[in-house]
Formats: sequence, structure tokens, C-alpha cells
Amino acid sequence: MATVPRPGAYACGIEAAMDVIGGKWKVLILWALEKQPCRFGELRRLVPGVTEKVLTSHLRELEGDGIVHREVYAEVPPRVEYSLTPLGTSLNAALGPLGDWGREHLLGGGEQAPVESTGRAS
Amino acid sequence: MATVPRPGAYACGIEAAMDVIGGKWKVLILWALEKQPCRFGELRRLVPGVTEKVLTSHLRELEGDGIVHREVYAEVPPRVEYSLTPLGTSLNAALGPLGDWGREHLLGGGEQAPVESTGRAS
DNA sequence: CAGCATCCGAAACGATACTG
DNA sequence: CAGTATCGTTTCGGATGCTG
Repeated sequence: MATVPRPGAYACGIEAAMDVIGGKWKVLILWALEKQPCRFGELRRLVPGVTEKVLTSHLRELEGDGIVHREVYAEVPPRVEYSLTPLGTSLNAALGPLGDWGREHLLGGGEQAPVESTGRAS
Repeated sequence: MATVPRPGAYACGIEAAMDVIGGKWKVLILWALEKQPCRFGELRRLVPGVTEKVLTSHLRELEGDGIVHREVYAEVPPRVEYSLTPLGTSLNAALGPLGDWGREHLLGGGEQAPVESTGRAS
């Protein structure tokens, strides 16, 4: 989606950010990875409904944007681990208020105890 | 985009919010409206590149989601004014951190004086 | 002025089969 | 296990032309 596709002109930061997280499953992926690094197969399970093809392309884009890190272990059962980069962590943090807003105004009001605002629960 | 299209299940608030702002020009529209209420023609000028059809459909969706208010004046040259609802204003506020993140990490680093973080400038 | 209707093309997403 | 390749479907957005 992103990966420097645009000629280079965004009207504002939100537009640019939207381009990075614009995929259908991107935020879910970020979310799964925030909890803990995951292997490809784990992600498939953590993000129900996504197909391999789409998961792969989204991961590649996020990797290209410096949001996720891809670590390949040259073992006999191939193993690849995906994790958030510091940039990805900061993006997730920036997504926090938006998630709060959505949960508050779109889903059931705040059932959860509004502890800090750090709450980005399932 | 949204307007209660989904059967009713979102994994998290961000997903729901993404659905509301998921259109290509939505955030730009929100942005133009935050500065001041606008007529249809003004919006077309403020959001360069958008076509009437898409602008109309995006506005209808935002209206359906309670983000913008549509005021029709039954005059002889038809006049319609769009403005942000309180919900729309709060959404824009929730978008702030994401805009800051995008401007900081995707566009040129922070050229602007990082005054408050309220800065959602053009 | 503020739109709606219609047709079209591009892109994103999805399903399935196959490979290092 | 972790993808790649190919094909089909859907959805979104763009271009025009017409109307109250």
C-alpha cells in the first residue's frame, strides 16, 4: 500500500499514515505483533479470515515501511519471526487514541474500566 | 464505507474507526470541515482531485456515521452546508496523534516547533 | 448549485494449487 | 513451514452527462 508509492506529496501526516495502515488487515497484524513476536503461521491464526497471499503482501508492505521486522532462521523446518520495530511500536501508540474513540463511540460505550487509556484490548 | 455495513463484529475499536475513515478522501474532508463549515462547492475546491460522485458518497457515509451534519437551505440557488458534529470533532481529535506520527516519521521530521502536539497543520 | 445515474477501469481482496 | 503463482471476484474510485 505504502512503501513509498506516492510521488511524494501528502496533504498531511494522517494521509501518509493512512497509506501505511490502509490494508484491510494491517491494524490487526500490528495488534497481534504488539502482544508478542509471531511466526507466519501464528499470525494466520491470530488474524482469522486473512489468506496467506494477503497476509504475505501486507507483511511485506509493513516491512518495507519499517513497521515490522522479519527475522529468518535458516533451519530445516523453515522459521520466520515477525516483530514490531520501534517505529511500529510508536505507530501502535499513535493508534491508541483512535482505538479508544472507536471503542467508545462505535462499539458499546466504555464497558471496560477506563483505567489509563492504555487499554487496547481485544 | 461504514454506516453499519458489517454484521456487527469488530475485533477492536481501531477496526471500526478505520471503517469510518477508510475512504480515500475522508480524512481530508474531516480536515477541511474542522476549519469551518463548508458548502458542497467549497469542499470540492478544498479537496483537490476528488470528483463530485465520490465526494457525495463520502459525505453521505460520514453523515450516516454521525460524523458530519448536513444542513439544507431550501433556497432558489440550492445551498447545502456541511459541518462537523461533536462526534466528528472528537474523531478529528483522536486522529491527532496519528497525524503527528505520520508527519514526524513519514514526512520530513519535525520541522515545525513541536509546540503542543495540537498541531494538525496543512 | 448540488446533486444523481451510468459505465468503466484499476486495485484490493479471496480461493486454490504448487514449491523450496 | 513459509511462502509463490495464478485466477476469479468484489469494491472503490474516476469520467461524463443529465436533472431539480
